[in-house]
Amino acid sequence: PMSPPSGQPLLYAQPYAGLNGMLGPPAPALHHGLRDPLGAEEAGPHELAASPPLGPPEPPDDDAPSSDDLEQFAKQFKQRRIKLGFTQADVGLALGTLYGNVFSQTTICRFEALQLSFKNMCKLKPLLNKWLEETDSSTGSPTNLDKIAAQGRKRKKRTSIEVGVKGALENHFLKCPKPSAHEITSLADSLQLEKEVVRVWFCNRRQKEKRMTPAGVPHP
Amino acid sequence: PMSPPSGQPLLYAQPYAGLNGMLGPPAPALHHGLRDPLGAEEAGPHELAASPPLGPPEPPDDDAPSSDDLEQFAKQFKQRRIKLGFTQADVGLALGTLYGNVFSQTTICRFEALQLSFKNMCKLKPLLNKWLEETDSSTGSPTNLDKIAAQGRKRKKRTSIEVGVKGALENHFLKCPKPSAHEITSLADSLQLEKEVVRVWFCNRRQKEKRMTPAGVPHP
DNA sequence: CCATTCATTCATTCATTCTGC
DNA sequence: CAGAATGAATGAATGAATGTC
Repeated sequence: PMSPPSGQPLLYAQPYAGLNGMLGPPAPALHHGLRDPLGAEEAGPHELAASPPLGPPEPPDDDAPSSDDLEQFAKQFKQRRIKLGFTQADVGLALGTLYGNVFSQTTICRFEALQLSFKNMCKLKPLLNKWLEETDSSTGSPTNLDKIAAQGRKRKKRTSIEVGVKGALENHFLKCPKPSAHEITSLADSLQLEKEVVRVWFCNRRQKEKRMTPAGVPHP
Repeated sequence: PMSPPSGQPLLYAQPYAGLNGMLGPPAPALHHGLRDPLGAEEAGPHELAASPPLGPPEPPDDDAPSSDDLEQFAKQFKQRRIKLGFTQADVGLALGTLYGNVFSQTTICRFEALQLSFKNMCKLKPLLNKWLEETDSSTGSPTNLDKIAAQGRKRKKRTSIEVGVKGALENHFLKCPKPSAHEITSLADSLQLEKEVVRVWFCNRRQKEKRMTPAGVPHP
């Protein structure tokens, strides 16, 4: 049922295949796909804390999956995906043609590893579930994607942080996960890094802490 | 070339945002003539809070757009913006060079999400519409903008309110959205917050209630 | 190919600047 | 100050580029 692939084919550049080539005028960057639909029913109160384990007897709503539900689903999803012979990247693309929301390999990977916020997991689950059903019911429909290259905006050169420096940052984080601008500046200074890089590092580090599978903690 | 007419004396501080160099002009060299069908209008009529005073069945959406008009426009605007390869921030800036009114990423975001007052939406719509037309008709010729120097006024350090405290505030709001100065004081006292912070919080909370897409209400 | 890290864009929250009681 | 229009700062969602088997 439901087949609205008519949506605009969100396109992305995929540097993978042929390396050279790729000439042509720089096209618009086109970043985020439109995340709009937002099925959102959000009946529940507020997001439950970022504590996956120790979930007290939460009302086992259907709409709002529990951490366990999610974990289970993720695991199952991965198994079936592999069995069906799809890569994470495939799935991400397929979601695009199916529902108009493309996702990167990264995101699918994170989903399977529970490395997303609880809320984020809940949002993605239905989509992936749908794909799963649709895919293994219909006998191998070759989703064809017109991949159009698009890439334009300049992106800051990815800076690589030394292990030692990384350790230092990590240390600071443990003491103070939310340094002030001033602290950042001085830290950046002492570590020989751009202030911006340090700022972003802390942002990312904080996010990491909020995922369903937090910091260094292995799978429970 | 184009200098900001800058109607308002308004010169406040724009403390170096840190964005790396001017973002490259998106060079919309893309072809695209056909409007993407995607007709399928899924779901339906949202019940927006306020309906504009409306009489005629189908008003020419120029002077007095209806809530539906706005909603539709916002949606379409977002799609086309993305297709053209612009970010919300780009658009905000472009409005400045084009018509002398710069807007922040925040505002564009709010517009697309209908998170502005009805009146405010009506005001911005024509501007955005104009930008849209101008932009995808004129091939290329990316707007070049002049960096406006900023000067720094002291801005209060953004205080971060704990989730628990936030909940408390929210509770009070439900009981009494418009507390007296005295109530504010005592509340602030009991929550260990500056009185000013509490006052502002209530102001913002009230505004939130007045947007086209009100409070915590999800969208069907 | 899958996993992680640095980086960007979008969304929301606390603040500010008027206007005019 | 209340209200409205707006924004800087911050949080959340996502990805390109890398690292690793």
